[in-house]
Amino acid sequence: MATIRDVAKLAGVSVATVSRVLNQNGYVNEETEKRVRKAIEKLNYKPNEVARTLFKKTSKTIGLIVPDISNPFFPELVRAIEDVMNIYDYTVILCNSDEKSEKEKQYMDVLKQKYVDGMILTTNQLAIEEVMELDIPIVVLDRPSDHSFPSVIADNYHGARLATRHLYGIGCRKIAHIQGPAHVVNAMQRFYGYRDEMKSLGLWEEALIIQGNYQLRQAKEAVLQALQTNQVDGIFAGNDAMAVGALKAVQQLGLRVPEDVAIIGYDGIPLTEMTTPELSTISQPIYEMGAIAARLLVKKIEGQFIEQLHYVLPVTLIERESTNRRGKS
Amino acid sequence: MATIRDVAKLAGVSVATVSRVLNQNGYVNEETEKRVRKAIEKLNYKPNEVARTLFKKTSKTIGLIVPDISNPFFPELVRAIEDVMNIYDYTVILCNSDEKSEKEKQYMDVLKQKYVDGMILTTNQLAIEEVMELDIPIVVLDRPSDHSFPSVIADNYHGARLATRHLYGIGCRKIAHIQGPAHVVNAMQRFYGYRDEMKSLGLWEEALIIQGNYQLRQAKEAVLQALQTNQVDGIFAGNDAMAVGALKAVQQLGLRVPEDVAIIGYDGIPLTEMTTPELSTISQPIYEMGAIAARLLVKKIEGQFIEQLHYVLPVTLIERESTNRRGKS
DNA sequence: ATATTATATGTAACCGGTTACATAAAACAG
DNA sequence: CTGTTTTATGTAACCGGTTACATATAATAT
Repeated sequence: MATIRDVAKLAGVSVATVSRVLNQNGYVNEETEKRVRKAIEKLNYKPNEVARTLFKKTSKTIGLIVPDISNPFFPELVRAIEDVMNIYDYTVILCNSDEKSEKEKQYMDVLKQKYVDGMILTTNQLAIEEVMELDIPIVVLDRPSDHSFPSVIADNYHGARLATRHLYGIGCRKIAHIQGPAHVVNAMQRFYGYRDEMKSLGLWEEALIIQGNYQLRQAKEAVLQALQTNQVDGIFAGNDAMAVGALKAVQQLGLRVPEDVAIIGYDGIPLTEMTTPELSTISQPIYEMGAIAARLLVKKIEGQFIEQLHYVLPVTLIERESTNRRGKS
Repeated sequence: MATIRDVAKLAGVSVATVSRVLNQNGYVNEETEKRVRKAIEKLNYKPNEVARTLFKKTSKTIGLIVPDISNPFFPELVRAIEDVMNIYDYTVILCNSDEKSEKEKQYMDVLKQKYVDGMILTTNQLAIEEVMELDIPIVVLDRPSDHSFPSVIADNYHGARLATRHLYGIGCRKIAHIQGPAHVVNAMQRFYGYRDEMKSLGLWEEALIIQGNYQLRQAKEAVLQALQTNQVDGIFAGNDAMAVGALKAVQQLGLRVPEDVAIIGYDGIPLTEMTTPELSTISQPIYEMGAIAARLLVKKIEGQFIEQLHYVLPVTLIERESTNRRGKS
């Protein structure tokens, strides 16, 4: 690999001049620049980013910590982030934390040591003090903003009310909710939205809460169980995977969806279109969330002014067959 | 951020001694080491990885180029790679190429400039000469090994024969194949497997080939089209997404799956369990493929001997409802 | 004609580590 | 008791860029 000194020698100039040509700053004579460029070409010279990073303390790299990329909510989010960062010439280091704070801490330390210019965190275990003392630009994604970091999240509470109200609107009166893990803030928000809507409809009943863990299989079992003892005509699942689980359970019991039991999920991941019947869901603007978070981070890194620190994006109800009781639409 | 010189000063030794403590090499007196460690602790010193990289020319980082992380085949693969690399203390830079060679080339150049220790490539547009001249450890994943790089792939040809034979085994005689894009080598291998099996069964007919592009929607349309003109009692889809498309098409036409038309997919991604009926599929050992590729890369990077250069992993038939004609199993 | 400013280029320190080499004391051998 | 080896530590060059500063010539102003 050629270095800047090789280029300088071949062009008959000093390294400073080559550097000036590369960075297009300072004074360089036109003729000289041509010679330098020719030398660069000839040697197929590419500046060493590491040396640059060491001196400039900026690596054009960011860290992205997600719980688990194989959870179908995240690929699109990650894709959005990578797309935007790529436009601004940043590369993305991907880390899976499994929601474990030690793993997260470890990753954050390593990322800091590698001089990443910033991080996007998608996590529940956020230890704010630890993150603060990293003293690195941070954006928090898909998590609430009870802190001073810029954040992007969808409106979980409102989405849950929307879903519940929709089931009510199609005639459901015994609406169960499959709740996500209690340690996941978003899952709790969705639960609160469901609870408040149910209360305001006068339909609230503790017994209608089904405990889920965001996984299909467990949700299916829990729903099978719940349907033994409870009369239910609508199910609002805390995420799409659990909605599929509910669907399978209901079908297994020989009940019809949506006639006997209507089902709505949450997230709007692609698989909701793949089931039969297709699942209604509350769709989060996943790509947009990622893209906004990435742009926020770039602004933070480059020291630009940030007009809006916290984004709460609207969600939309997607009506599909699993809640369509008026026949084919 | 504290530097090694701060530590040296506080401990009253030279930077060389601190470095020796950090890297556990050379001679260091026990007492001295204690003092140094205390100073490190006190200053919360973390060595600067970038400086280290510059000198040692190894960054403990690898590049991973995939076509598109939001394609459901890749998240699990990426997860496996990240898991294994994490064990060996490497971080992973994720790049989406969209199968475009310019984008790939760009990424590879940037990665090289950032001194990544190696790359895992998952791509069809592989320009071998360009990759060769990077002169960096490479592992090729999910792509055939018509080259000198270590590679990991599943047995597409055999899997396709297996799928076809399975449909035959449950009584299908008019077996259609939804083919993936012609420029995707794996899709062609699957097609060849289908063709050869059909020929050896004496069932081969050009007309049974349906052109797909790996997407659900297009496959659905193509199948709707095909079923107008052709008698078909079995469909082997080139991937799982297209199998879902086929399922939707068949159901829309009022035909029963598997009784009228049996369907089998390819890949074994999670969504095959989420449809109704659940889809039979040829399952690739996705996680294992990623893990093996990662371990191969580590060996290559660390200059260890590689016993086996090319891995062709076996696939397995997963029988589910979409090809089960003997009733509930 | 001289002072001032713009243009052009080079030298060397610096970023924060690693390590070859030099030096010296301690331990051991003959 | 001297020579060799082992242990312990420091100095400074090096990795490959960037940039502050010095220097010099050309252009412009006074």
